[in-house]
Amino acid sequence: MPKTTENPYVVQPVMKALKVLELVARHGHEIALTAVSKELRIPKTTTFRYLQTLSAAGFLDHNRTSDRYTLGPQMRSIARADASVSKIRTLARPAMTELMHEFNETVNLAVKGNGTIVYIDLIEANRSLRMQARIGDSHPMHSTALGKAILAFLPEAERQRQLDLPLTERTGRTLLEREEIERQLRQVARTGYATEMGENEDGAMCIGAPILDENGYPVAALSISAPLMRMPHSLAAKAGARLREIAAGISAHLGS
Amino acid sequence: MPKTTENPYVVQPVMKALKVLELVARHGHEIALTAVSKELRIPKTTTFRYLQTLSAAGFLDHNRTSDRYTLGPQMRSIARADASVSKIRTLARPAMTELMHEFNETVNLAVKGNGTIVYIDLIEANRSLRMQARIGDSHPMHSTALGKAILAFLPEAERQRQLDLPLTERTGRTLLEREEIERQLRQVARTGYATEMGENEDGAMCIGAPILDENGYPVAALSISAPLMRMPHSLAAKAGARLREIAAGISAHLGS
DNA sequence: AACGCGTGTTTCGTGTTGCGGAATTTGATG
DNA sequence: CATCAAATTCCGCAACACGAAACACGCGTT
Repeated sequence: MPKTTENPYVVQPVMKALKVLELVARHGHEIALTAVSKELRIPKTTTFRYLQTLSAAGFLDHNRTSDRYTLGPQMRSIARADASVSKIRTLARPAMTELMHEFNETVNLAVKGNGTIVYIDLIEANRSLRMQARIGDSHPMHSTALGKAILAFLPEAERQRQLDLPLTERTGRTLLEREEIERQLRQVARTGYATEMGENEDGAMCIGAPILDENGYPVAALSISAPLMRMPHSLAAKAGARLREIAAGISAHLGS
Repeated sequence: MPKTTENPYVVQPVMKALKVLELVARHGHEIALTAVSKELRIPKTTTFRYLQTLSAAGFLDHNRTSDRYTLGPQMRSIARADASVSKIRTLARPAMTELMHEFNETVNLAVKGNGTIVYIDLIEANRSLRMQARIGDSHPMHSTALGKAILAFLPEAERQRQLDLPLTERTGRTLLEREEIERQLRQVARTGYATEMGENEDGAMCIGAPILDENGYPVAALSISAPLMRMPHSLAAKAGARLREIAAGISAHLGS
């Protein structure tokens, strides 16, 4: 068998299944088992199993009436999510650098995950004591300025669903009462930015504003975070206004 | 093991590798081996192998300096191709039906593959004797009106590369001489549509016009095909003009 | 209806090869 | 240089993926 040039760690079933996935995807139209099998020179039985597996995982779609396979929803959903994230990231980058220089504090970018926010970019101020978050981290929505900014602009039904979930207590200051949270969210909706004071991490605060897609849906949020002692109220208000402005600019560019 | 409810045909290595792919893709940012392993409760060694395999296949990208994994080019390329194809298909559908009724002949839609054209949609006239093509079929560029329409609008360098490849002879009439082909392509570029007479299949002819993306690149082509005897010159000229017009309309919509 | 062809599906015995614990290397960090 | 966590490599075992062949099914054909 021609296994000469290869990385010894590739597991063949996976590799071959990926070839099947690629073939089906690139075919641009429904394709049948036998065609795949012939094209890739993989025995029918094996091809059958791969197609079943890929379909079960949602990467392919099995049309039962024509017994043919197409690209599945999983693939499209991943691609869409990725495109959206990378678009937001590239769009936000320059503004984030600018913000960081303006306030000399760490600037964070996060997208809405499922019940959480996920950091997708962050620019640290060199004078930061230690970083609060790392790219890729998930934090709860209700305990972060990023999350509160998103929550405040979510459609009513979805916001209620979020708040129905158990709320984890990150610090002694984390808001846990429904009443209080909703009161704050109404204020966030009015002012256009959210504030969080030691609710997510002791000694740290954060100010965030939402980034909205073309339909006004909050897909992401931008924030500035700093040690509590370094951010007096007056400065916080100024930062909030600036964040709101810049986030709005990014939102506007998202529809292009 | 919870293998109760499941399809007996799913092959686990593939399934688990797909879970890894999904996790990495949805993470929205570089992620390390250990994190994936912990999250999915798959032993490090195994996870490592999957990540290697997925990277080797181009579905993931392995950043060697940070030893982290991201979504790879393969994934993006497939998604892009799929989005483009389905956009063209939905955009073209209504016009194709209209054309079919207008001329009462089969209407074809194909995208540019690698050295070939691939049929992605087709609407048959009920009086058609037999169909020439099936969705998903690949045909050579130089022997079809669809291919010639695309070739004529390709950037010079890419067209030359195409024509340097060996040209297969589909019928006795298939054009094989470089000179003659290039002469025809110049004419296609002038008139805006291509004609083919029994060069791809005996007794059948075809008229095609290119669909251009926002950069003027020919990503697809639209055609009408008919038995040679049923399409006199005068009608062919009329069909060509109509195709050019309709294809131009679709091209215009592609940039939206 | 009976046939044959080309599909997709199922079965089953074999031995390949994927698995994962543990050992080793690498590379950041102080 | 020491330390630690993370990524690689090693290796023996048996799980389980493989694929030939048998089966089932839906067609078009005579």
